[in-house]
Parts: sequence; C-alpha cells; structure tokens
Amino acid sequence: MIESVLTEINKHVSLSEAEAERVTQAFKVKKVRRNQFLVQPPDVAQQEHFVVKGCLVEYYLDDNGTQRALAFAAENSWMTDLQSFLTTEDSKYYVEALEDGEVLTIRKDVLDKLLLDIPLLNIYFRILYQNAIVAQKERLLNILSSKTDEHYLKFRQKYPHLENRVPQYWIASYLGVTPEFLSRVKSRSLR
Amino acid sequence: MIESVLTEINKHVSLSEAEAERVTQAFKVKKVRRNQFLVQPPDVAQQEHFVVKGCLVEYYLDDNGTQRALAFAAENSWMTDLQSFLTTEDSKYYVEALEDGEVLTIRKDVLDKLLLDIPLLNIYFRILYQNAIVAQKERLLNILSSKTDEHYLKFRQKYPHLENRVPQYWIASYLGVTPEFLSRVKSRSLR
DNA sequence: CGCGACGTTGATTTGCCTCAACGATTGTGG
DNA sequence: CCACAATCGTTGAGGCAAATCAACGTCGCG
Repeated sequence: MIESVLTEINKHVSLSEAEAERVTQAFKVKKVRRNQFLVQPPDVAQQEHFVVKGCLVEYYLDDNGTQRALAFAAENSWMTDLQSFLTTEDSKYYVEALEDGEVLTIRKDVLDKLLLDIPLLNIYFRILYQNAIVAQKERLLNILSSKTDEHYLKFRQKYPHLENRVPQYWIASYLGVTPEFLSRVKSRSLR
Repeated sequence: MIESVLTEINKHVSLSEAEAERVTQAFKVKKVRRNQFLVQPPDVAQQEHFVVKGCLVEYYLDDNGTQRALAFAAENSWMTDLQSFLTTEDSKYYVEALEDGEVLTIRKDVLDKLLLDIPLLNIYFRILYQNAIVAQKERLLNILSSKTDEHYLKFRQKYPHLENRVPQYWIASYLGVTPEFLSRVKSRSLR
C-alpha cells in the first residue's frame, strides 16, 4: 500500500534506498469513509493526502450554499487545500471522500523537512506542480470555450471510469452546470 | 534590467554570489514590440520569458477563431506556453506582446542545466509553481461561481493598472464574456 | 483627411437556470 | 422482510443572463 507513493515518485526521479526509506516513514496510512472530510473549512489543512484507494473531491461552498467542484483525486493522485497547506491560512476548500478508501498522509512540517534533506524531492514536486498547472490550464480552457456538450464528452475521455463512481451532480458541479442541465445534455448527446 | 530577475528569485531563496552570477549569464535580453509573438503555434516554445517591462498575454485561438485569454504577464512575471516548453510538443497557446517592452529569455536546455546545478532554483520554481496553482484555482473559482459584475470588480482589484494598459476586449476575453457584454457591465456598475 | 481599430448601444435569440413534480433506487428501522 | 423516507436522476414550464448580429460614434494614425 505505502509503496504506491514511492512508485509514483520514482516515475519522475530516482530515489536511493535510504531516501526511499525516509520517504516511506514520513507517511501514515489513514482509512477514510464515504462523506468523510479530509479538509473542512475553516480548519487549516494539516496534511497532504495521496490516494491509494478511493476517490476524493475538492470543492468550494459559495455564498448561495452551492458546491463547486474544483478537482477530483482518484488512485495515485495528490490532494489537499494547497493554499491552506502551504500558508497555514484557514482553508477555503473542502476535501471530502466520495467512497470508502485509503490515503497516505504527510504533515507539512514533515514534508518540509523531507524537501530540505532530499533535493530530488524538490524536483519531483516541481514536476508535479508543473503538470498540475498544465492540466488546470486545459480545464480553464474547456470551461471558457467549450459548449457543455463537448465539455462533457472531454470529461468522459479524461476520466474514463469516474463517471460510474461519483454522483452525477458532482460531475455537473465540476463542469459548471446544474444537475438538471447535465441530465438534458446527456440524453441529447447519447442519441 | 537583468538584475530584476535576481531580485525576484531572491524573494524566495538566497542565492550565493556565484550562483547569482551563473543565473544572470543564462538569460538574454530581448526587446519586444506591440503585437509581436513570443510563442506562435505550432512552433515549440523555446524559451521561458521574464517580463522586465511591458505586458504579455497568453491566449488560445478556438475553432471559431475566437481568442481566449488565459493569462496576462506584466513586470516581474514569468510567461511561456509551459506545456510546450516542458514537453517540446507543438505549442497550442499564443504568447503575444501587448506593449513595446523588454523581456529576459532563457532556453530550456540552459534552464535544465541551471536546475541541475543549483538546487535552490528547484525550490524557487517549486514555490513559483505552487503559487501559480493557487492563483489559477482562484481564477477558476471566479469563473465558475461569480457573476460577471463581481468578477470584473475582482479583476480590477487584482490587476489595478492593467485595465488602462490593455484593450477592453482582452479583458472581456479573460473574464470569459464578449466585449459587448463587458461594456454593458461596466456602464451598469459604475453608477 | 480617410481608414481601421475600438468601444458603445439596440434588438433579437439562445443556452442555461430555477422551480416544481415525478419515478427509481437505496437504505433503514420496526 | 416490508414500509417508509431520503437520495438521486429525469422531465416540463417559464425566466433570465449573456451571446449574436448589426449599426453607429470616436479616436489615433498612416
């Protein structure tokens, strides 16, 4: 279980045995249940989470009480309220489990120490963040310039199995439309 | 001129004299004119640009030929098509100068070498990218959940002087609305 | 001066939302 | 094991926000 994060890291950099060992020890395994909060505003996000099994959603609760999904994280993805985690400000974004599952957690002070001691890890996270920026830009573009129909189809391509795992209203939220409208879009584009 | 990038980097990490010297030599000064492309699809983005003076815009040209502004970069900001720059894929995003100005450029192979030789630079870019992710998330949220009126006001707060420097239709594009509609929003919210 | 780029304004259309009602499914307690 | 409620997706009617299309005024510039 805990090796999965090493596998992920070693896709981008090559840690030594000793470094791998240190990384392994820095994480703790945590079981999560459906609907459980991993970050709940206004608590400060204490940990970064690496999903071993299950599925998380990050969302914002706007003034009307509407949930706005910002990102999903399934197996082998990282997730937290990055802003709160980095700055120790109050969190603004919820992170919630959509399924029972298992995550690896690491506290900020522990991660900071790791980053100081293991230069390769800085490279790993730099690459991780670079990729995140690229992905977010793609997402922004889809929201700005795709019609909902195309946007929905792109979503299905990008997250092939997610649609069967998470409720439709989360997907609607992610796409930036109401559940009712997504329902109409689906019935329309399946024929 | 060229020290401005050092000033920026030293806000987050402390380079030694020798390191600073190496960094300085890695950049080249480039004058840019209004409407000049710094990245033009499908050319691969060869350089990362640091704006010393002037203002750049990154945008996507969608299937209808509509320009979709993704980001602006004024003084002391970085800009390129990051995806193309990192992967050497064909670029998808234009980077264009909105004003006459001056940028510092660094080629990918040169930057890669710097990153290998100067661990602190990895830290700097990791932090830079972290902040970019946080900012992009904020932007995504504004598009998803703000009415155009608020969104416009937030934009003005965030980029106080940019409005006077760039044409309104770029701002409309950035906000995700038509120039006509932005015009109405402005006349409406100024009274 | 005259042209092109830019911003504004008006009339009409449309994509998406809101509100409400209705099945289908799930889960829960008696 | 069944009754009941809660959750979720679908469908319909009506309304609003923003797009589209088009015309016009203004400014800067060759």
